[in-house]
Amino acid sequence: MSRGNTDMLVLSLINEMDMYGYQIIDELVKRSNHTFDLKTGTLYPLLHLLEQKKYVKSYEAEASTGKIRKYYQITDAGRKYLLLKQREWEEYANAVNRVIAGGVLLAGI
Amino acid sequence: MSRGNTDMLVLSLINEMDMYGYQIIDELVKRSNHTFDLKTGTLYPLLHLLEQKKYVKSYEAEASTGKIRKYYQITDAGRKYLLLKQREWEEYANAVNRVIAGGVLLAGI
DNA sequence: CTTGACAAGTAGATAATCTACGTATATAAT
DNA sequence: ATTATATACGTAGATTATCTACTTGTCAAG
Repeated sequence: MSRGNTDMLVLSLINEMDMYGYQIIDELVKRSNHTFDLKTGTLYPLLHLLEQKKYVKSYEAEASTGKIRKYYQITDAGRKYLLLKQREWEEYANAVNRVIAGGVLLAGI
Repeated sequence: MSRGNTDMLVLSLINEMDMYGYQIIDELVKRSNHTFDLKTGTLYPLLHLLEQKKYVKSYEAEASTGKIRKYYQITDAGRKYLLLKQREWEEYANAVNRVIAGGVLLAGI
């Protein structure tokens, strides 16, 4: 359904804590109750793009399992962009609700 | 930003009353306070698609200006589809909010 | 020693929307 | 009278986001 918010969702997560790719996908599935089931073919290119834009940076580190994972961390520019996108999302969601509630509102006069 | 909801927005409007193309664009701009500024290159192909799918039907009629306009009317199938999309939208919006509010919720414990 | 979960990645396809056109009429401005 | 602007309907091609499908590799369980 709706598109163009994936970067905001991903940035929201790594704004809370550094995460690696698969962790991001899992966390999105959990929090959204399977509404977001991001594919690796969507996530990895997106992460690379966000890194190019300097919204995130990555580093390799040992996970609790002892394996090397590629972690992503948000930058100051990323936080700024995230705030912007969250404000845009609010505006968009409100606009949608105004449109679909239009008839109800009119009927409610 | 978000995509894939245009059909729901358009159907929401013509569910309230029959409308012609330009009227739909205007009404969306008004209600959304310019968040939705649909282009004709988006709307007309979409209307034709909705008509193909039998969610709307069209007829020509004289507008109050005396000019012939092509009006679109929702069908029963269209209303059914609209309800489905509105439920999906609610689910999606809630999922987004759960993801972006995650940190706040955790911090609020 | 093979199967399945985890992990990172790329290539190509699909779909939604936009930009940029084209056409036509009516009205307002100069 | 001519020009610009708004209305109205439409199409073609480009762009972008996401998905499907694939590859490679590690580790654990059976």
